[in-house]
Amino acid sequence: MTSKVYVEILQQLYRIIEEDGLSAGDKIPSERELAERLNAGRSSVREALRSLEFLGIIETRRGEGTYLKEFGDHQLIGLLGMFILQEKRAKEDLAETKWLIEEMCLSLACKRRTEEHVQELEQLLTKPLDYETFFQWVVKAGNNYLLERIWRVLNDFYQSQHGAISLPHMFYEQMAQSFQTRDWTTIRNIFSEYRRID
Amino acid sequence: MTSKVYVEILQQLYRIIEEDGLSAGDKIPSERELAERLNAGRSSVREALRSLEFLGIIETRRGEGTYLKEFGDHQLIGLLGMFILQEKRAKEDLAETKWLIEEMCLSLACKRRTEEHVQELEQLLTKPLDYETFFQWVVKAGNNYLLERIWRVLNDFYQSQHGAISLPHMFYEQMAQSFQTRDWTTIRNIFSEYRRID
DNA sequence: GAACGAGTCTGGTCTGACCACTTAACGTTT
DNA sequence: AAACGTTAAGTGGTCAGACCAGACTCGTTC
Repeated sequence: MTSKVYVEILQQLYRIIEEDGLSAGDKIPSERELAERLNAGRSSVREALRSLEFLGIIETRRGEGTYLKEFGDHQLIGLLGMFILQEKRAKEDLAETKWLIEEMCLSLACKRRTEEHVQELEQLLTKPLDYETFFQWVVKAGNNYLLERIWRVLNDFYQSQHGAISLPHMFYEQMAQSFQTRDWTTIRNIFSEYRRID
Repeated sequence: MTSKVYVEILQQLYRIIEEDGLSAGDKIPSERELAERLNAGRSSVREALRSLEFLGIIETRRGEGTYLKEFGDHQLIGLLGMFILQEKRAKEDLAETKWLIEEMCLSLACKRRTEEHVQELEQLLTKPLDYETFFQWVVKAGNNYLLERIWRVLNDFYQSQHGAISLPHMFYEQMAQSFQTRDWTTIRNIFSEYRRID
């Protein structure tokens, strides 16, 4: 037995969650039941659950049970900010990385945007638009969920440190036009241009 | 008693670490001693320690004790990746995202590689080279720590799902040559070419 | 139907007991 | 004196059982 029980339990727990098709908000088996199903002591089960609770992945309510929490909420993000981003090197690279990822998303969106996407963007332009909302459209049009999650994390960090990015409305208008014609060169130029301003 | 004991313990533990002036590598009091000093059960102490261990803040060695870990090499980014990548949609985009990030790193490395980097790569080429080792060189030459962490997560998960990528030695030779001349166009072409093969 | 209450489920905590492993001390042998 | 082996103490790893506190179920009572 080289591996620790509570690590095993974490893996088994994932299996159970998948097999039972549990998702956010659902109740997971009680500690006693888990201990029995996994042939482990209740204290070991609790050690595993505590770790998950600490990360904000589950929520325990005395007398009720243990529930899966919605991922993407503040807990993990906050922890990351607290620990990882305190590393100087990571902090220094945050802005650059965010920009590179955004350029990547723009490229994907340019290739994959549909007519519906363009229309939706037109709709957004009728009202004052902010950088974050615009890029939420971009990552959606880019149709890569993983990249969307990565961008969201970087964006949250960036905002917490530098505040929101503000660009003139013309930026979004020019972007929209270029997306309509799938003019990648122009999109890239606009992005570089306004990045310098910001 | 509204607050949970293990949360209290975490706070007390932080105080103890400060008061005793403990830093990375130092040994913290044993579980039994902590339980006594904090008037808590050993199981509660363990629940707190497990959370910290899960985050990589401490390291426990059976028979020896519990030690503070170097601040900075904890696996929060890895954990974040683990939970994001657990989602089906994210999994589907894994290969594409990994490739995009890699292309991004290649671009950075092409711009920023120094003479020392090139020499180091030459050194690597004297022996059989694998994809992962090569890209570790790339991300290092790219000089973006955050991107390095992101790539590592994606790479780990890709490998766990698809196994290691194997490319002919010529690929690395061509890459090395193009890096020497900073020929980004060729680097990109080689990358696209061999990606199709893989 | 509404209000009460016993029983049962849940998580929260503590205690005590082993086990496996490491280290240090002590003694013996060479 | 140096090398070796043995022993004892300390440490994390795990389990079982007990009790507490909150929340729910459901039958009884008003």
